[in-house]
Amino acid sequence: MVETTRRREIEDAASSLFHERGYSATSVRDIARAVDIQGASLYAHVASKQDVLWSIVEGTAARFEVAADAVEAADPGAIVFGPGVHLISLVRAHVGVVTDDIERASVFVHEWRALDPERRDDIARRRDAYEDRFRAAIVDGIEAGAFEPVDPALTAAYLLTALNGLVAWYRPDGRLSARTIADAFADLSLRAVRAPAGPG
Amino acid sequence: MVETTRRREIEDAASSLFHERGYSATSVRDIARAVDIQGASLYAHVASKQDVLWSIVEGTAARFEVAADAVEAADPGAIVFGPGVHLISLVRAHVGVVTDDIERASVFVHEWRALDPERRDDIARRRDAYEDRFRAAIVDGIEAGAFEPVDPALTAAYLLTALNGLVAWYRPDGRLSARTIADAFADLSLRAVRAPAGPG
DNA sequence: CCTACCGATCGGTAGG
DNA sequence: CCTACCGATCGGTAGG
Repeated sequence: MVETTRRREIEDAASSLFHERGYSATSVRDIARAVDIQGASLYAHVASKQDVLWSIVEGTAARFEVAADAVEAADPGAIVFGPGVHLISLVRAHVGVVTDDIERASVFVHEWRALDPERRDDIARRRDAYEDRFRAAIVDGIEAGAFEPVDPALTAAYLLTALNGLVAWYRPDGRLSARTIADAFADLSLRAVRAPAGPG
Repeated sequence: MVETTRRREIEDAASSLFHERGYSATSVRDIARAVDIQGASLYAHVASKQDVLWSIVEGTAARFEVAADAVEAADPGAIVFGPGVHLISLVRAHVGVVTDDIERASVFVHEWRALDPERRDDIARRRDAYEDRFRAAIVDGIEAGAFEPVDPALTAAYLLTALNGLVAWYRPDGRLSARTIADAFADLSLRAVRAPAGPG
């Protein structure tokens, strides 16, 4: 299906432009130019500029959810190795989704506010549900005595924005590999909440 | 000077709108409407829309710098109480500037990319110099054996974006006071880098 | 601070 | 996927 390829190209170009200048500052003609067609011709492939943004944001939201689902499916780890492992797995999964496609991740993080009200609400709810997985991991850790008695909501927000900050500086060909960053972010995040080892 | 008051009103209104919808999605007419004048009348007070953005971003950059300067002026603390105290002071100063005026802080964090090239470069340099204070505090801590041997650049980026994430959810009348948040962020940030206490 | 107005550009449609 | 075109809105200026 040729349509699918073209559509993909358009979303790639749009992701790149939205990442660089933002949704509002990117015109339909800018996107068209990037895929070498006339501005009006874009509408043979997409319903609207909003439609393109939605595809990018929704697809990325789904990727975050799938990655976190996979962590939860490997849940036994949390029981055998403790809540710290669960939080670390969530952190690694999140970093993986971001480094896997920073442009789309960046658009997801920064441009979801440009969505029209209903879609925006949909994403807001899903972000909250996603953040809730982090809150739950933190609560589990506290109850197990493995974590400091931090405020779960504040701490989840702190950690998630630290992870999301990656979209501002990660480059696939940069000094630090995705793996190195995932390791470092996991260490920083776990230490931020972990209680000192008790006696014995 | 009446001009100064009106100018202030315009910048307040613009900060609020840029914070909510972003610079590109805010029109000159939107700003004018918020201060109850005609769109074109705005130009009796400001040179351009860019000019308003620049005032907000530059003023906020200066507030961050002044706050960090004050921390450095109280430098003896770092010598007497150790590098951990210095990092904590930087974190507290940063959180203070953000909570003091989230709208402007939010515009600083998110909209500096909308600046024209020269001004954008100016802010990029100043952000880097500011981040360098965090990197230096981390390096000092590592050298003193008080911190884990983390990557200073990656860690400074991690911590600063965690702090900046505050602009997305802080509300002056919210559940958590600025003081509570500063305490919690200082604890999380210090634990993220601190080495476990050695024997003795 | 207003009215009147400018050229440029916006997202999108019609009709092929 | 193109040409031709739409009404709306953009940032900004002129002249008072």
